[in-house]
Amino acid sequence: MGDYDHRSIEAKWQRFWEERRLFYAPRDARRPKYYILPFLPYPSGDLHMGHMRNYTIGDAVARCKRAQGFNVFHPIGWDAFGLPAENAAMVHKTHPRTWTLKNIARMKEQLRLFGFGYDWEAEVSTCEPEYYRWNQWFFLEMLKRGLAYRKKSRVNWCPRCQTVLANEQVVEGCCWRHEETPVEQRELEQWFLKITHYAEELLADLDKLAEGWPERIRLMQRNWIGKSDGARVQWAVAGSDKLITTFSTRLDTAYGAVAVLLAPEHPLVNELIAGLPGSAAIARKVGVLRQQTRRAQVTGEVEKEGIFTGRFAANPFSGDQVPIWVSNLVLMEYGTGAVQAVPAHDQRDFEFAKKYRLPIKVVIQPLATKPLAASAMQQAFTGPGRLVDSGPYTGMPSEKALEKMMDDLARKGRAEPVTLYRIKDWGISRQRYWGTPIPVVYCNACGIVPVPEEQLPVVLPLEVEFTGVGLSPLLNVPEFINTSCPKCRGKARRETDTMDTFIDSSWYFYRYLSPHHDTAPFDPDLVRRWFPIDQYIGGAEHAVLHLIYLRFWTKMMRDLGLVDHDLAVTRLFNQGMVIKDGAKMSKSRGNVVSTDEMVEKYGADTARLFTLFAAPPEKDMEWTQAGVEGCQRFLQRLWRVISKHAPRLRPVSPNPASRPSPLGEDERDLLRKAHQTARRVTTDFDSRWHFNTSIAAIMELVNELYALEPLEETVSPPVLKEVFDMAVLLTAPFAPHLAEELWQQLGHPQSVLETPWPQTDPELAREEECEIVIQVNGRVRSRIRVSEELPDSEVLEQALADPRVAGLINSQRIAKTVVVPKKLVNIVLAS
RNA sequence: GCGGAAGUGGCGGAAUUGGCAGACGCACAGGACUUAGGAUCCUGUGGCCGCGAGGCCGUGUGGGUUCGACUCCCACCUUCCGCACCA
Repeated sequence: MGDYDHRSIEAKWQRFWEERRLFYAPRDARRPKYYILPFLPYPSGDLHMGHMRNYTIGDAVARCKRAQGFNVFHPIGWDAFGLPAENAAMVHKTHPRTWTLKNIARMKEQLRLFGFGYDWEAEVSTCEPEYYRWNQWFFLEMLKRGLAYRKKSRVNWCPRCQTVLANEQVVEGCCWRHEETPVEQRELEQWFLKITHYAEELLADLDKLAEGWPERIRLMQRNWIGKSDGARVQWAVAGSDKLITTFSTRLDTAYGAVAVLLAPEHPLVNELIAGLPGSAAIARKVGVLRQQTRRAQVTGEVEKEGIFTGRFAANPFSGDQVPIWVSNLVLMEYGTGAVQAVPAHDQRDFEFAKKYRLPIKVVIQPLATKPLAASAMQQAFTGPGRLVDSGPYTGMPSEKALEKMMDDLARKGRAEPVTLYRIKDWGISRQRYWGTPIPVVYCNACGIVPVPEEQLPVVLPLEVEFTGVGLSPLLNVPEFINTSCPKCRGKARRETDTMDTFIDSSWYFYRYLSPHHDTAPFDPDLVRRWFPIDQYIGGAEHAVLHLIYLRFWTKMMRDLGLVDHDLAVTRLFNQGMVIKDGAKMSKSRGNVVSTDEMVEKYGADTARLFTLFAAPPEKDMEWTQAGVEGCQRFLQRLWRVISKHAPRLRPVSPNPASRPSPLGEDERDLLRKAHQTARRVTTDFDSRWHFNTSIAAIMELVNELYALEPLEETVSPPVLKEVFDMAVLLTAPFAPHLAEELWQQLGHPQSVLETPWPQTDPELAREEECEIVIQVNGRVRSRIRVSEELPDSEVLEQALADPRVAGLINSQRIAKTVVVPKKLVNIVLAS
């Protein structure tokens, strides 16, 4: 037996798997399918530990499912468009395409060296015209149905990316790629996808995902969609025919309104203050408020302030005239940009009222606690209660009043019920080069004209210059820009914005099934056969980005008649982060461990094993060198014990029929341990994915093998072979190369990949004896070993007869006894 | 502020349903083998007291339920994550 040499073993089996095409999933097989998928990686050029962890989890599950008889489809591809390629092009004087393809080649090699079992025949690169032409096709379909539209609006602009960002790509007022760079607001003409059309459905479906999606993600999405039921209410401006429309979810507090507040950007502001005494000063103040960035307002960098316009509006219920203020408390982007201010029952209004000495009018009294007095209030009361001082509604419970007041005002045509969502339509225009061209042209005569479907793809020109300054390089490509109008043949200009790359990743998993299909985005028969995806695996950072977009895309495709399902992903798994020295591994922190070095020095099997052993996969894991070495030690131990005995076991059949009868003691113990291990590992795969405990179980089995050495003396070859086979097959999802090598040493002609998952024999796994803990007054005082079958009464008898226990009981009266079968006896003494 | 997750030896973690707390690994200590050991194998290893048998304490803190609580209930503390003027 030679030493365990991970280099030669891993290379050997990687070649073997490739040559035999062992990871190809026959698309039309009759076996039950299992579609397992990692998030689409961005080809940054280096496989990092986060990727590695993601893929190790998926590959272990894929290999186990495969052994359990499933037709496993486990593809991967490349999120190949995106800004980093463009930045790299400027820095390294290369082309984004060259840079991207080189990175893909390198990362593919890295994946290969880890031995991940992907079906490479499904590979997709989103930067290929063959792929992105379908982005364009989808866009045109959406355009036809009004799901894509163009409008001028205030959008998020990242000065470093030099492009627009979707709301989902803004994190705490900053760019998701540049967390220190505040996002600016710009007024631009942009293309939008109408994700809000599906807001209600996307929200409702979260309940259907309760089984398979993490609670955390569903909650984040629920907040993001942000449904809110309320009413639009009209307030008549005194001395004018203007109406102000407010939005409120608490119409029941309307009698407590002491002001109407307008957002500084509200379109009526200028009109209202025009011509009033002091209007110049008011306008100046409004101007200051308008200058404040959204970020400054949200983070509290600027104070909440406001200014009285000098005008009044009539409360639609009471007719009371209340002052109209302009305040940065109110956001133009949400609701109607105008609100009723009810200091007694809204905390923000309360603080505003205190600051400007507005009255506080209590109109809801709590049911349980003592009545509120406006003068004594320290904060707003926002709970439900009974109405007071509210005209005809006085005395009603607030929930009921809300409905009644809504109805009454609606009947008068002064209010309408409305449901608002926080989610906004998805802005997809990017002023960048390396992305999918948006397939429209601008014609002076015809306006916006979609590129006809048969002219797709609109190919991204490769001959461009990267100056690094200004806007998209596409603006300097006249051959691309100048075109003729598909309608009137006249001169026209192409759209130079490209699509957000989150579009690429919204549907790639459909394309995997037929990556070269050229009459539709995918082959519908294959999609019917393989969808939904059984298991999706990736990090939580995409909770309200990719994971909400993909749900939208499936709905849209359903409405296009392309698929007949609502949900593309039934189960989602979020793996934890990889931590080193107490912080997330990242280049900027300088605590990155290179995956290449890991493979080179310790081997892919060791790296994979450690990744799964260090922590359960959903939790963050700490990467430690010592831990990696421990895992390598374990693989060496496994290697040594099996290699040592393998030569004489090669011809031996592990058939249960050839076991000696009766079994010797060591044989029984070993078989029991092996079958218990198989049961534990199988349970971990089938239920909770806690592979750290699976691996611990296999380690225990190996420890047992060492403890019984020399094995040849007390364990007959058929039994030893059976136990070794089991140990190897159970290890295979975690350390597949080593498993193949040992499997071959044990004389098996076929690959582990062609071998079914080991079956647990419950009879062999059964313990014959168990240890019973004997407690006296809840404290462990002794232990006895008894047969599993011994009835409770006899267990109790033996416990009472135990000398130590008997001594403790002495002559005291026994108040109570508890017997837990196979576990414990508790004797409670009367005190 | 709101919502979520978590808190167990020197460290990573285990305890599937209220029933032996600390599996497995790391680190450390002792031993065997050895010219040597940073290889391998074996043994030990939560804290305190005790020569020992053994005893006491111990799962963030304080209460509670129970024969019995890491596990269930109440209150609180800490950490991480997400959301945060959403009217």
